[in-house]
Amino acid sequence: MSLAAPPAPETQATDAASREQFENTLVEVFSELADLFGNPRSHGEIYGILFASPEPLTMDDIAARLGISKGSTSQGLRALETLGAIERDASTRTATYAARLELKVLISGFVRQRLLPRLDSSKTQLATLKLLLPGLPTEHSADYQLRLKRVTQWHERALRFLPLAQKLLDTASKFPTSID
Amino acid sequence: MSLAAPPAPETQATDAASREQFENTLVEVFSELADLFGNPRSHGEIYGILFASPEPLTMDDIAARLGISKGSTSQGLRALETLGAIERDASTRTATYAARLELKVLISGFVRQRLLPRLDSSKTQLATLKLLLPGLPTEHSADYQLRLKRVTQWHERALRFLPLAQKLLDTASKFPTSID
DNA sequence: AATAAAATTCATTTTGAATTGAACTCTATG
DNA sequence: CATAGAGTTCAATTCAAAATGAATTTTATT
Repeated sequence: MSLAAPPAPETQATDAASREQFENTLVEVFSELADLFGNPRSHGEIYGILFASPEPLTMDDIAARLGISKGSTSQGLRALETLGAIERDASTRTATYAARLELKVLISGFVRQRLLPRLDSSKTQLATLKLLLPGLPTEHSADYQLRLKRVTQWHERALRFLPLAQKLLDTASKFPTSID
Repeated sequence: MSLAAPPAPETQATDAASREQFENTLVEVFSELADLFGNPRSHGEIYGILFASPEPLTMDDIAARLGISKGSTSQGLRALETLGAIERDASTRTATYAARLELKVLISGFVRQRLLPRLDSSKTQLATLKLLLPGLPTEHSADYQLRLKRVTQWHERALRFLPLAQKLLDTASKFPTSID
């Protein structure tokens, strides 16, 4: 509508729009990934915006860009840092954060922080079940044994599977590319 | 307090208490497992009570035992059936349900119903990202390329990993036991 | 076909997890 | 050591997902 020339060169406008869509899409992708494994979407969003950004970002950058509160951002960043998914650079007055791009760290973080503790508490629960076996109704005794055996097998298989899975999902190092 | 003899023999009381604790523990185990992967706890509970039960149960049995509504039970049973985790026997007037004890079915259900659809939609999103690359700020163009490449690698690796994981977690058939 | 029990549906309610934001603590620098 | 900005905390709030339960549909039996 205005007759005045646009304040910025054409290419800059295109760049900004593209960058925003690039960011939006990655925010969405990681938000959904977080949700898929029962993590808060905001954590995925924070990781996504960092993954999309060539430059490290400050906490305020992230909060502003995602439209979430400082409190949430602080908590999300800490969770992601504990997980090993991001890196904090505290050398400057205001800390900056960058995503670690390796799939490996997300997986091993999830395994260490969520899977292993659960598998540990299951171990105790399964021990309880074993003690109960003799007291269970005798007419189904063989069946109860079978059920306990099956759930115990699951448990063992999961424990054996984890290290292998982590290795399988981290084959990048074995097939380096020109960019790596 | 009462002088009257207990209405049931000692062994029966023990049996009932043990059975209840056996059920409670399995309900808890599967409730936590469901929660771990972002499923409603009640679905885990329903699977748990069925897993613990030598006899198939009716919808009302399950609702009463877990203290949840008929509506929730109906929906939970349908979700579990769709997942392939339980089997409905509709040959009688009142349908009964039994847990499938094989880990395999839970995993392949999860993969089919949750993972694959997400991976599919990511595919589209990644295609979008690729189109955006040329429009992104040129000073970081190499870095954007790297980031897109990394997330694409994750995607590919996840797709390649899934069939293998399902096989690895289903080694039961290869090591049959006397009970199998 | 009538009826009664079983099962499902879905608008409403509940619940619990995530988020907010104001108060607080920490830390670096003059 | 004072202070100003950065970062954290946590009680209160919000919100989305799950659960409820009454109304409805489906199914089996006479």
